[in-house]
Amino acid sequence: MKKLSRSFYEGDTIEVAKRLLGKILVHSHRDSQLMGRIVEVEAYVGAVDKACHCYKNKRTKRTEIMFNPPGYAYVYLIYGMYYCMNVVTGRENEGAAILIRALEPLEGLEQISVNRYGKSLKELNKGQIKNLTNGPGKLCKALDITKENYGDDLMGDKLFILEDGYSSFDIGISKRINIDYAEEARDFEWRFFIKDNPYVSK
DNA sequence: GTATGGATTGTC
DNA sequence: ACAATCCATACT
Repeated sequence: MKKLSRSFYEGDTIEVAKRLLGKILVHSHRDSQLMGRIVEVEAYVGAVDKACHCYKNKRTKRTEIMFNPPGYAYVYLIYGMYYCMNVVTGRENEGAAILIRALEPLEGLEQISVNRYGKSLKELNKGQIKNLTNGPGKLCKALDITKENYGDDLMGDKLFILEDGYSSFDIGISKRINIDYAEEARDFEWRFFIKDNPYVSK
């Protein structure tokens, strides 16, 4: 499998968001690699998007990376407890990114289980297995993605996304989650997910 | 220097 | 339905 090139992330953010579905997120974790298929994303399209952290080109220490060329990781802490991971998209200075909201765990399940619940995979009940990576905070905990990964170049060997032949699925579309403060932007249907995949968030 | 609130989650 | 938890951001 091949790493996605920087040009993959360059296009229209809505289109890139849909094309990210089915791809494989990889985090090198000590000796092994933790991997999951991207099954749910949300697009945040930059200066004109009231839900985007870069609305009106707001440039702060936190949002700085979103003004980079595409293909970098934007990781931030939410509610004092959870990290969320985004992929910077579009053109340099556009301030657009895609939030990765859910993964289907593929490899490194044992380590993923320990990261999430502090115990071995075989000790988990069925509910816990379903909940390993079906949310933006959960998947970061599971793959050990933290502020350490802020600004990581996805062309590198630490955190990156792989192309995969997987493409035979229907794409579901909806409004984005938990952005009620964003006025008219709250109704934009910029959440995309793989229909019927059990790891899409609730 | 101080106050505020969130692109969530787990538990009640 | 609601608390947990903390740091970046936005005030004074």
